[in-house]
Amino acid sequence: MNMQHPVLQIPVQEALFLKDPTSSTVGKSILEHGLILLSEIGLEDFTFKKLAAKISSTESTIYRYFENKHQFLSYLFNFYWAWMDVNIAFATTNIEDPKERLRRIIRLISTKVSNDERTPFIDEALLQDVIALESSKTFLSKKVDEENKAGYFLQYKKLVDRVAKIILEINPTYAYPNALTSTILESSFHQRFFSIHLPRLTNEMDIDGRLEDFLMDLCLKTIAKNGK
Amino acid sequence: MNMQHPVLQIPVQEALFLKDPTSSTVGKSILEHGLILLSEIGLEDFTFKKLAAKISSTESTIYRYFENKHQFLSYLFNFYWAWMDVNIAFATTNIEDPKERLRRIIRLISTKVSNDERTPFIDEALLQDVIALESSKTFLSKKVDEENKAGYFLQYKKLVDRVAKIILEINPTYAYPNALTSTILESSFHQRFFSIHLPRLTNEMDIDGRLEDFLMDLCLKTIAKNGK
DNA sequence: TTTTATTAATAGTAATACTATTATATTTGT
DNA sequence: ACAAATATAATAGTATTACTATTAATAAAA
Repeated sequence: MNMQHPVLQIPVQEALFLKDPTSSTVGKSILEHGLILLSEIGLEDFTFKKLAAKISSTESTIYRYFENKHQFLSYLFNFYWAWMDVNIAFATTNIEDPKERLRRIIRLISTKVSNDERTPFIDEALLQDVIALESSKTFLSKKVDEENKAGYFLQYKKLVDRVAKIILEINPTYAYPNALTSTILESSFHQRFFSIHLPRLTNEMDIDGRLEDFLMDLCLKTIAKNGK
Repeated sequence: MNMQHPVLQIPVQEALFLKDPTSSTVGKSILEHGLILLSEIGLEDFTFKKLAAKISSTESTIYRYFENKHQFLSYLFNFYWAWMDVNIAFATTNIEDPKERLRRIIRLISTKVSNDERTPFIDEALLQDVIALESSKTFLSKKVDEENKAGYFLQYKKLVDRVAKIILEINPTYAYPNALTSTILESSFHQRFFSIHLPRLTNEMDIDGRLEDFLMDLCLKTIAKNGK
């Protein structure tokens, strides 16, 4: 094994698995190839049976790690935001100006990521694509309250709080920092998706820097102090 | 039958059904009780078998009207936006000021609707709840290109274009009118949902007028001419 | 080394998402 | 008015999905 890169451990809530997939070889294989399969065929067509075939294992083995595919998706959802949180923390430490911190965060969420070599078995480039397409499905369900209570969305809520606080640093009187943050995060995924598949719903976000510009402009103007 | 109200015919693309559900009694029953069932149990648990039992009919009868539940949802999605389009047209005709037209549109999309008596078998209050929860699922799928080609999203795209044009009237130099519009439309659903189920992701949008204020403020500041 | 615990494979089941076939109305031409 | 054609619905299926219970194999602890 190549040990040039330090390993980055991303902690994921216990509520999001039955058995920790990072604790065994099959578990890691489920994560790695589950992500690949998900990116290939999408959540609707994704089944544990197909994944089992891909990793030469059985359905019941996968069921020992995850209750169902929804929990598997939620695991990846949390992994993504936990990983993003690490990146954001790194990109914003020692930066005094809150506007600059916000700018860096928006850059991070609006730029295509590439695989982080420090996380084995998870390809972040694939993960970003999967989350962009599927993340809304994690919370848009009748089970949202139950899952929220179990901690399914902790990581996402944490991040929204973090960004909202920066917004309040820039303008302590702005009334909707959390709403603005979640709007921007959701929009970053959807606009990119629209740009590829439903271009009439957006304005060319495929070109480098345009999505960042759209979101940054939206955000800064909205929280500017010089009122309506 | 009570004939006090004129009937409002909402046209829905032929691509969105196999047989026009408004053309028969069972068809109308499928629409009416399908919407109710969907609002009760959500798309994941919704099956044609359960709906058939509810309307004392059979699965295969429903399959004669809709290919699958996804197409049924898309039918409702289109119905909702077509209905909203009628309301928007009505609310904005003869209004000179584009800012006032935009304000009225944002009011419409951010206010809880009540049942429109002019549309039989569709309860708009229920429909709005269902669309808020499920609408993202209509386009966030691997089949989006195929469905887009078939015309699944025409009504939504039409509406986004309409609002984008108003934004350009207010500020012809704003670069992202379509992106801003779709961001606001998506956000109006999600913020309301967050307010009820994931309050940390928003800021109290349940109170009357707050969602409207958030979106209106966001929109007007973003497109204001007096630059960044 | 035997017992205990952990883990995976086999073999199921109930429900889901459909489809093909048959039966029953309804419409239409003569 | 009546047979022929057509439209519509009900019955009865099948393949797949989403699981679960049981058994077998392996590893760890006493």
